[in-house]
Amino acid sequence: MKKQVNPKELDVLLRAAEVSCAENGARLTERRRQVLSVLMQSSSPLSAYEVLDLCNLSTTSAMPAMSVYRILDFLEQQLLVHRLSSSNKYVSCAHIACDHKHFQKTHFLLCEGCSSVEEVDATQEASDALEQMAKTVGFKLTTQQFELSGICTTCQNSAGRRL
Amino acid sequence: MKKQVNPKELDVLLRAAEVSCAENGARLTERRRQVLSVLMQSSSPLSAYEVLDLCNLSTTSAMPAMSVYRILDFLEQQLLVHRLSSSNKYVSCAHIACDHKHFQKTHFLLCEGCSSVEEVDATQEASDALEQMAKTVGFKLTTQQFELSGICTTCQNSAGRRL
DNA sequence: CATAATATGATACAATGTATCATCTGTGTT
DNA sequence: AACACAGATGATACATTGTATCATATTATG
Repeated sequence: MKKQVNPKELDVLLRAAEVSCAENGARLTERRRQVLSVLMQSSSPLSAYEVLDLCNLSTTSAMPAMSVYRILDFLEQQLLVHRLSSSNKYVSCAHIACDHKHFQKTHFLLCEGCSSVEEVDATQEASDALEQMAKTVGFKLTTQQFELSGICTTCQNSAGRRL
Repeated sequence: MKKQVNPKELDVLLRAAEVSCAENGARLTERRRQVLSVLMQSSSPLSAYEVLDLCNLSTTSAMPAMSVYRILDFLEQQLLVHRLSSSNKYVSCAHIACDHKHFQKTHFLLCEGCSSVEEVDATQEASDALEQMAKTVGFKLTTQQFELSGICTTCQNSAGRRL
């Protein structure tokens, strides 16, 4: 499960993101940092308006909705956040502070119990099996991202009970 | 690729849908038939408002948006249409006229070229591989429906050219 | 400093989805 | 047939989500 970050970890992540942007000739501005920070501190995916509301809790100058959409697009391009198309929500990338480069296809496992997300690389077996299946009807797969629902370990162990 | 239906085939499908509803103690009313008919005649998924607009082309009495949403929910419950969460659009089920019962997990292959959809059963290999992958992080999969993007045969053969 | 490129603010609006209550329609019952 | 009931639809208003556009501010660069 995507774990909660403490202030120190958050700082490390944000610095890494800043460096990553710089490498692409882009800037991690204050607003962008604010949006990214909100996503990094959330254990579950957030909609654009959820991000907006959270941003506006911690600031004096209200951010317009337009900015959130623009910034989410930017962060997605920078591979700092991922958009989950099945729910139309956003999560921060799990590999910002490491040197991970998304060579493999990515699977997002979405917990139906607690809404947490787990970002994992596709196994070779899964990639092959899906590709093979598509091939039987003549499709050539292009998806690099898959979204699957399930129940995470924590929620399995607390079966029935509400967290 | 989901093929175009002619009026005769459409009629067969609609009758099968009617029977299917009756078996569940539900009715395929005129409005519901209208919505289902629109989806059956489309080779690509349609949004609720696209369905609405198409319905209102072929009728005198305009249908309210609310009805479309209600009817789409109904048809989905009856397993006559499927909702694609990645695009938030709807397709009619490929197995209305046959006795197929969705025992397997379903994969929807979405063509990025022509927007057509192919509905296929999951292979055992794909199901196993995905399940296994989820297991490595403690997830128990519940998804019964997967949505993958790719390029269909037709579009591969007309590579570059626009259809 | 001047200027161009980038980023953000602000306003208005478009598109999508829902809540609620009124009305209609079919079904069975007396 | 008259009635009552449940299911289905109509209609209105509204909430939410997303975009277009232009103005302003900020930053990099010569």
